[in-house]
Amino acid sequence: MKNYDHKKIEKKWQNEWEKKKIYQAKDPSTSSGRVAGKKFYSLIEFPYPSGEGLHVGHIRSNTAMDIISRKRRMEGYNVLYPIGWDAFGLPTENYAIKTGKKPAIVTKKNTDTFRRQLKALGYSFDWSREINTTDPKYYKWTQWIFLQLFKKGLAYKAKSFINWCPSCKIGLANEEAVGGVCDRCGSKTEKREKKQWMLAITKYADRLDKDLNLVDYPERVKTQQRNWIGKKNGVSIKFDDIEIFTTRPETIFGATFVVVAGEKDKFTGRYVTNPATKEEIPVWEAEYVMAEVGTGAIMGVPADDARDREFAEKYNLPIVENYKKAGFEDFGKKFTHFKLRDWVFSRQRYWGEPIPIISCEKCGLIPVPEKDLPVKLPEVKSYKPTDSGESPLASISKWVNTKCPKCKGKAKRETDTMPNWAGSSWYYLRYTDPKNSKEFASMKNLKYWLLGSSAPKREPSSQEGGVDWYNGGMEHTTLHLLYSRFWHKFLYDLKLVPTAEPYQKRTSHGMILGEGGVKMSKSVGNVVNPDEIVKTYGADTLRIYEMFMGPFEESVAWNTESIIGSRRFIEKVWRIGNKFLKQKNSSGLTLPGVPSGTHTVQNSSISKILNKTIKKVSEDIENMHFNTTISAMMILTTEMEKALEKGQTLNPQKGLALSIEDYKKFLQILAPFAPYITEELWRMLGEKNLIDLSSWPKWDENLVKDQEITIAVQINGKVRTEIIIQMNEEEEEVKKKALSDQTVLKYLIDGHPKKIIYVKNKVINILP
RNA sequence: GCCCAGGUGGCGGAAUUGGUAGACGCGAUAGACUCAAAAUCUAUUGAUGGCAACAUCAUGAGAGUUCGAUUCUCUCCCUGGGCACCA
Repeated sequence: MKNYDHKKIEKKWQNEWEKKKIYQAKDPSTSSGRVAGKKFYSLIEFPYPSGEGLHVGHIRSNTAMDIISRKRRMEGYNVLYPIGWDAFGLPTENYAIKTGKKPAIVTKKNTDTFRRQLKALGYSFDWSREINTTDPKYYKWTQWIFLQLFKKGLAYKAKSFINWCPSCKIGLANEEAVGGVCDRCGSKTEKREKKQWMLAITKYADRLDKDLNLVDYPERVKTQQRNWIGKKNGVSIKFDDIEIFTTRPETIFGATFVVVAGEKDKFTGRYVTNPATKEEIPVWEAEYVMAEVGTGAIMGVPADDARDREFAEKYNLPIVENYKKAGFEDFGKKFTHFKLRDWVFSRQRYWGEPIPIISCEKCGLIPVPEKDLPVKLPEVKSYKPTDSGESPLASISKWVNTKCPKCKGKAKRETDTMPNWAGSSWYYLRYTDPKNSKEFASMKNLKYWLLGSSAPKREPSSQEGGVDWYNGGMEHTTLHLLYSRFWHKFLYDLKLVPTAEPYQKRTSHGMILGEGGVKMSKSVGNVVNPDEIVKTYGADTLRIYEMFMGPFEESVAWNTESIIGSRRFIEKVWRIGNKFLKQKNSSGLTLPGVPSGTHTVQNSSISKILNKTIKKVSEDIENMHFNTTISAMMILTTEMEKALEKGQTLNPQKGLALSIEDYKKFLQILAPFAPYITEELWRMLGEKNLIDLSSWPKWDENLVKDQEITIAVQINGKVRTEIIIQMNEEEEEVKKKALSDQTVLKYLIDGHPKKIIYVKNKVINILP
């Protein structure tokens, strides 16, 4: 038996798919604004094209969504499964600093590698819509959206303390400097005062919190976003000129002191009046009260709050028990505190979108006119940022010095660039209309892809919709996912997008760890190169392996030794297909020549297992239970091969154990997982069209149900034997069967059990 | 400290409206084929005892509810992730 030659076959079908363009999504036509059939927009987080090439973690997410996309196509959907590059960012720039190579050239090289690797894996991306955030035609619109934010006052420059990383020489967003540590390099960050561009995401805090009710996200994602936004309902109360914030205003009669934010614990020497008790109480400063939370001041209720009590005991402040309870708003007014801060949006770096603002001494900050967009990144000699905290762009005086668009006087360009989160905040919109030069995407296409197949009828005010299914990493929950929701809502308010939320359904894959369960990293040297796996085992094997290795949403350790199991499965599928061919040749039968749908075929044991498997695969894919799906298909192949061994294949008179029709149905449900081998076998068995263009098989409910079933017989709750019964057999009959069983008789003392519990079609428990 | 997700063989993991724990895969052991190896196939593979039939124990620990608990309740331990003098 010739082994499966994955190299030859994979190349062949890659070419064929590319030639036939079968994965290109159809936009609504100009005339009707409609495309026949239902649409489906599936999305993965577009990769950052790093110099290391594709990571096995990318493959996990991409393969999962590829399986779903391929299944949807076979179910008759017009599927959009796009790909692009989130190519601005620090690693490329650092590489440029080290080697002097232009970031654009490095990016080109890296995207070429990624593209080759992704194509090798057989993903059904619509490559005609490929986008790149560093392409001026793309970032023109990133800048354009920024200008809209600026015009609405949501982008502003403010002097503020920022998280400064002394190693990267860059200001970081709060989200990137959690715990005072730089997200990128792990260095301790410093607080530096600097004028920064900020985006007023806090203006959307309440809606970002509330609208989580509109979307289908995993609970852990929603919880994490809610915690990050940190909405807290309370009351602000004036103690003379000091306004305090509390979530427990009913305890105000117990307040015996006030604490305002400070560096060290100390009495300020002043007293204020408690509006409830009318008593004079002391004002303290303390570290444990933070300026940025609430109003930066609290009332101390030592009788009710453990931390206040500790403070009171330490400084001998009075503690009253048994005080009167107040109503919620008796002494103050409702005040909602959000933990979320505005988004620090500028970076002192080269490799990012220039911020399209011109600073004029007379006119102030003036937006670059839209007709002058994009503001292109100029060529620069050195990519190194300076210690003074200025972007390398600041050194190009020819570029920096310009005319004020308003007064035509001397003016300077903004030299800070945008963070890498900018381009990714709206990229899913661009995919719907990637070549549009007049707008970031046409409303017609946005409506079609975001609202659904009946969309053209609906008004843009409709709130429902978004990308149908978006899979990505948990690490983006409080970054990209939150940022893009904010941008989307802003565009929604401008009536530029048709939905209130960007993504209808979000799922998250678990991380792939290195062997032994440690994180994969270059320094540990445990990074797996997908190219080598594809070369040795083939793309189908790698896809199957990554889907089989564990539950999709949980992290799992890589194990090269285990890949062979997935390869063996592929080989088995290949062997079975080749046995059909052999029999075809020796028997002279033409394929497909076996009468399908005959009684014998329908009732064979393989048909039963097949129909059960179709059902399981169809349902489990929707829940992303890929591991159990593959397990079921493995069992089916083992059974099919056994049936073939018995030599009953192609003789209809003898009652078919495995018909070629059944085998083809199996190929169809395997196709989304292993597109190459199934395409090849499909063609070999006489099909003229591509397997991807065939219809997803349906299961026969009658064949899924068993007539005879085996149930466990327990004595005192312990399984002692099992009996075969008819499905839904009468309880009395089952009891009779169980009580006449040899093993059961052994346990019965006098033949009269105390009690019998029968759970229909499942178990019978006898208490002797 | 708080919130979320977990803890099952040598390993990755199946199984939950409470109903045969360990599916499927890896690894391991033995055998078939082969000059040999690889590949493939077959059998065995949670632990203990037994030639065997079989029995006992076993899903982080301990208790509870139940005819019956990996699944439900309580207490505790551990791992991963998130938040944190948060008023």
